[in-house]
Amino acid sequence: MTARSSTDANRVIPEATVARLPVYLRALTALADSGIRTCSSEDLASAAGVNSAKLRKDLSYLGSYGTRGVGYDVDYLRYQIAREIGVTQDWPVVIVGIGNLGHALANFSGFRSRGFRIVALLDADPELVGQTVAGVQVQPFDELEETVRNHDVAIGVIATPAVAAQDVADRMVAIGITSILNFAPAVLAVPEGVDVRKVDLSIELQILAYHEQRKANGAEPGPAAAATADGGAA
Amino acid sequence: MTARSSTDANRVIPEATVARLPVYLRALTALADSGIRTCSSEDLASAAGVNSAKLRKDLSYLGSYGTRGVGYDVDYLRYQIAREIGVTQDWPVVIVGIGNLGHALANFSGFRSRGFRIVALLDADPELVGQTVAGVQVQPFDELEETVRNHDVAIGVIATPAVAAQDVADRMVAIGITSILNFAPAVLAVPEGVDVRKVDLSIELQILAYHEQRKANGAEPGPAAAATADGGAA
DNA sequence: TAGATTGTTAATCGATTAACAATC
DNA sequence: TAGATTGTTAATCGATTAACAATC
Repeated sequence: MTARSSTDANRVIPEATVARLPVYLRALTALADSGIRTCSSEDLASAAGVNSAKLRKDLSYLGSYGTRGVGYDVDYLRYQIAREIGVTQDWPVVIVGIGNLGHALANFSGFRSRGFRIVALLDADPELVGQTVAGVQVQPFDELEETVRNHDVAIGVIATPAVAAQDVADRMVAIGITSILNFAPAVLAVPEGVDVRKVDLSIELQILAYHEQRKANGAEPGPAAAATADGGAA
Repeated sequence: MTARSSTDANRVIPEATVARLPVYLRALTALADSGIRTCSSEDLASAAGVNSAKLRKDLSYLGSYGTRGVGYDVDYLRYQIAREIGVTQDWPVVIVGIGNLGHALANFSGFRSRGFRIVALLDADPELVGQTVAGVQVQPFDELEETVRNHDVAIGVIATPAVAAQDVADRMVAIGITSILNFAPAVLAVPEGVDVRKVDLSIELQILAYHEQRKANGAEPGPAAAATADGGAA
């Protein structure tokens, strides 16, 4: 790799900003659906639950898509953000582990409209294989490699019990998947270059319990002021 | 309350640390389950997927529970962290919205062992009311207030469609719930003092898509440029 | 004691925010 | 033009990390 000026393609967007872009995208979609054509940073920020300075700062990493004195064109900004995130077309996704949670994920209706397409459901349990879930037949886990190759899958979702999660991740990584969304309550070890995001019910509840306990203890006088890490609600 | 020295009860623990305590707790439980009685910060950090400096810094906010030259007693540290989080006894929880996701949450087995107890499942759909899910009868949503009062519920889980989420949150807040875990893809407005945490499938996937797209574009040299669906929007 | 490992310090890095010049 | 609102600056705040003195 040689010298790279910060051309459009190589702008570095801070991770905290990346995590908020999907929120802005959703807020813009909601605005568009209610017939709004133009919005100010204040409007959009309040729909997204952040303050407007942060929103403008975030958008400034993408480029200059607003008009001073006027605001943003909702559809135009929505397209720019979708393009930046990479959801102007669908990403093929596989889900491994079709228990209660896998079922719920497979039935999640927002996949398609938000840039994703479930191409396969897999499970190691022969009882589940062959059943149809959300219109898709559950395949044996052993067909993972073939399926990933056939559909050019880059994103895998793990919804297995904790004990199976690392094995599933290893198989995913071996076949070339480089992004994993992990719902199993386990820490995954993956090589450099593989992104793992984790969704964990117990952890979220325990974080709430911590703050709840502090409120109960009267540690925080008055309003327990502690909007959550994630941004909470302004 | 007037002057407060930073006594044990009032130590301020950074939000980033609070979010990791449950991870440490789980790692310690795993170590204990495999018969390990003592561990170093290095051991625990690697089990939790963080570096040891961060772990020690985090633990230092709780107190001084290790022994220099030796490490940490697994059971003792586990108890101290559980106490700090507030999960040495169970918190009563209600789940509103018993669709696919609510079902999966109700059946989640880790609740009890991790400090939580589902006391009620509620749904506005008369078709669902009366059905038994995970051994609990689904109640009409209108019984929310009565149920929360009877069981002293402080934590509510929202698993409804997005359109209903704000109404549910308002009702929860009105009856005194001050911690909400929101699975609906909607930004909730709540008063100061109410903590909201958000779990959002599409957002997590979109964050992965962003990084995946950058890999596909060759923005990140090194591994992982291989198997991705050619992002197209290059 | 000598070796090991914690708890803490201080430097660095990244994220947030208010304020305002640029400009429609 | 006058009013409005963006995009950017700079100050502040919080989180991470390496290094090491304290101490078992």
